[in-house]
Amino acid sequence: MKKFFYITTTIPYVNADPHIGFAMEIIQADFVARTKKLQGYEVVLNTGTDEHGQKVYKKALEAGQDPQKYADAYAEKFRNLKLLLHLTDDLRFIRTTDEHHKKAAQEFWSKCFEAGDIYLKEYKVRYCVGCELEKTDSELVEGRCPIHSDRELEIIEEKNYFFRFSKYGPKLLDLYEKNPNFVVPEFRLNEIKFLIKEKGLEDFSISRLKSKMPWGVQVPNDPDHVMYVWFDALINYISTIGWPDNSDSFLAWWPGVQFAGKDQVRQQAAMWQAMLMSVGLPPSKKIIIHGFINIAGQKMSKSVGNVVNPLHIVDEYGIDPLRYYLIRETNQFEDSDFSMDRVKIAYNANLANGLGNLVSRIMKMAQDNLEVAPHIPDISIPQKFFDYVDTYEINKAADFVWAEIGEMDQYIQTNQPFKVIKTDKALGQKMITDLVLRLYSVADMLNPILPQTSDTIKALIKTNKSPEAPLFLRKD
RNA sequence: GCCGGCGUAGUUCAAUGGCAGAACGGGGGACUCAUAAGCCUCAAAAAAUGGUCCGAUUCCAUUCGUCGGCACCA
Repeated sequence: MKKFFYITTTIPYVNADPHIGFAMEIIQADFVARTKKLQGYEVVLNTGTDEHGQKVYKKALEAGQDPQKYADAYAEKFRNLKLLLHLTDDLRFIRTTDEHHKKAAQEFWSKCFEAGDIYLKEYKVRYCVGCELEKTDSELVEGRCPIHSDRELEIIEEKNYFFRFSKYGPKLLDLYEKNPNFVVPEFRLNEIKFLIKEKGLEDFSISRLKSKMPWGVQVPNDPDHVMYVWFDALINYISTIGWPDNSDSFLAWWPGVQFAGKDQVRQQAAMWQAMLMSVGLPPSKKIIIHGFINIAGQKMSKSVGNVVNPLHIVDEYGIDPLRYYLIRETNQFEDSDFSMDRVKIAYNANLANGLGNLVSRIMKMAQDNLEVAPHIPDISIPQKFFDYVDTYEINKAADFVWAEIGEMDQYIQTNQPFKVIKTDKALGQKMITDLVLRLYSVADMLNPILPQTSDTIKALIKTNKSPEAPLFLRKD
């Protein structure tokens, strides 16, 4: 009997290069996916690109490019992350401009429409002539555009399609009530509960006039409108696994676990769930909300110019050290401060001095004192490790592995197999063999964290060789 | 402004109504299988004020600080 596990990231918008925050999201999801694989699940890890909407359209025009071409270039950058971050082979990559996605979005729309949840409504937008942009409430200061506060905003009336979100408040609360861990961590669920209970839900606009902004998925049966970008974007979570055409695939994988940033709580935990209810599909399995990465206490932003490209860390340290840092050294649920100095300190302490050195000291003893590589029995990873992953405590799962590394260092110091071997060869060999096998089990657990290193260690053990060069050279 | 969280060693975190734990970083030591690594050891902390209690870091209140949420940003 096959077991299926589906996990997805949010799909990034294609108006900037991949930054370290997204690298964290995809690598943590990759960690979970790989761990599930070790437990014998069939796995799909989904990611991709969100490509429609005003910003892409505008940027493409500015660059004098066709929007599709503009999006193509960015999509390639995100697709390349599979190799650059060493993501699992079970990765799927969806683009919201893929034909099957667009068809799925239209089918989804039609079903919502049939359910009576989509209707046309007069909609007032405020337009700043100075910016030549529509302005939302949150962008205004005292009812005026902060950049052009001397000018009055124009009010433009237009018809938009709306989704009957207001109808789903009670059903959403019921979903949360029945699944207290639906959103992890708990305080994020509380935020959304509070919002529904105290403020209520308003229907939201899900279309744009094509005459103003044509870069979107065509609304079925209305040539004048395209879908508002995130309505179509959310549907990627199910179009990627075959909905609606391939129902065998869809039924096998859905519902799945979703990773998302803290700015995504409402969209993922409420809007998307209401959309699924409208179409009669089961809700997501779980929504895991991570914090952001700050730079020296400051938010990462283009305008500040402090955006960190994860590939710089890869260039300086390698893929595995980046993965290590993002899996173990960031706070999963709160914001984490990032600096190259922190990377260096963590790298030296735990990869060079910790893991790398341990591999050298054990494998040197093995190479010099064991005639052949020990027979590797079926290794079982301690259940505790998987338990942490099941509760999405990724930091703790990694801590568990490093506790093991610390214990082995201590064991060597206390029992001194390197001395015992000189006086009692049989006993010394037994001790070293035990260490090698224990190291193999560590390598097994390292597979989801440091896939390349895990393979390297296993190869050393199987050939009974100490590493020719340090696995992780100390950085000074 | 409203709602909620948090404020513990230099840093990142933990536990607890009864002498506050870890990791990293810093000082010192003995060793040598190892990447000047590892091991042992030392120094190092409860924002402030008041209250409840035999006793509070832990509970309550206030102040200060800080972070998050308060919808069309994708």
